[in-house]
Amino acid sequence: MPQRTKKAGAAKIRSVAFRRIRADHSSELAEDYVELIADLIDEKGEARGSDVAMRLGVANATVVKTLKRLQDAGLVSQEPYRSIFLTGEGWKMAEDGRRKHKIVEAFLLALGVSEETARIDSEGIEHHVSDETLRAMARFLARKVM
Amino acid sequence: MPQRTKKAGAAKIRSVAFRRIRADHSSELAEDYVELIADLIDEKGEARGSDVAMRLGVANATVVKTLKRLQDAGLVSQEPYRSIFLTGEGWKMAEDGRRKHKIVEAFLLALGVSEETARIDSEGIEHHVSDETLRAMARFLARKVM
DNA sequence: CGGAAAGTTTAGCATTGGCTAAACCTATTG
DNA sequence: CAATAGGTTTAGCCAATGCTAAACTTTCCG
Ligand SMILES: [Mn+2]
Ligand SMILES: [Mn+2]
Ligand SMILES: [Mn+2]
Ligand SMILES: [Mn+2]
Repeated sequence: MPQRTKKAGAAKIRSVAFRRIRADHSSELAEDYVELIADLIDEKGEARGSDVAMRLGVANATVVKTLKRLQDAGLVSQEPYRSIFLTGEGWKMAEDGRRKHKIVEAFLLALGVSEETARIDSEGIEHHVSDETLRAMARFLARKVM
Repeated sequence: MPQRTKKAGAAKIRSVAFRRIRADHSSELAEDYVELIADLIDEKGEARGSDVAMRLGVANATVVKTLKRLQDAGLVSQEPYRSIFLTGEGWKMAEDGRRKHKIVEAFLLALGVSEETARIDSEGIEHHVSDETLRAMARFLARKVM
């Protein structure tokens, strides 16, 4: 049954994109948390759970629960009632995220959208941009400058 | 305490982006389902749950459960053991999704990424692109053609 | 320094979106 | 036309991410 095999093969190839998206989603929240924590530490000297909750627009309790998962994942460390720290791995993820985020946001601005839209859209798009697309965006920015 | 009020206000403004992302995520799955169902109907004349499962790369049981939610949301209709139909609202969402998806994919190609990357990245990016950004992408494409 | 106010965590609940295994229909075929 | 093979649904589990209300610490002030 070559017909059937060919069809199943094509469907499997298509499913690659959706599998990637599901993987992206499972790392997305962690990326936003560590980036936000890094920003708070740089801006204010420390990151408190309630600041994170405020900026994300979620309840305090949600942040507490998520931080526990991130702690298990080795990205952050925290004592109860104390502020949040990033591990080495956490800092690395935050830096990578910031770099990517900046490129995507600058790219959208260069494309001609408003600052507000660039800020909002880049917050979601950043997590679904492959290295190849990121390079293409950086190339576009470089060309634009000339 | 004007200081404190100002800070809270700034944080709330920032939270807009994250709220938008959470909203995008909750509609994302529905958009992909109806678009996929529309494609299957156009390609093969009917959409079966198992085809949807195959293309998404998830188990059959997951599709059954999700279709129930989409039915409650008024997007699809289905009898047990029969193929899937889109409601009027479902077709509208599918058409809107296809239009948006095509623009994003064509845009990535025009930016210079490979076909495979354009296909994969656009599947995720499409759900986080505002109307304003979509218009900017369309403008870029139009300019590129000249 | 002892309480009260403010800030933080815990408890408990709901929804979404995955999975496997078992039960259930449909359709083919002998 | 009856048995069975194959496709579909149900049952029941799990993890992630959100919420509110209650309990618990810390901080600050009189
Ligand atoms: Mn980011
Ligand atoms: Mn983000
Ligand atoms: Mn799409
Ligand atoms: Mn998609």
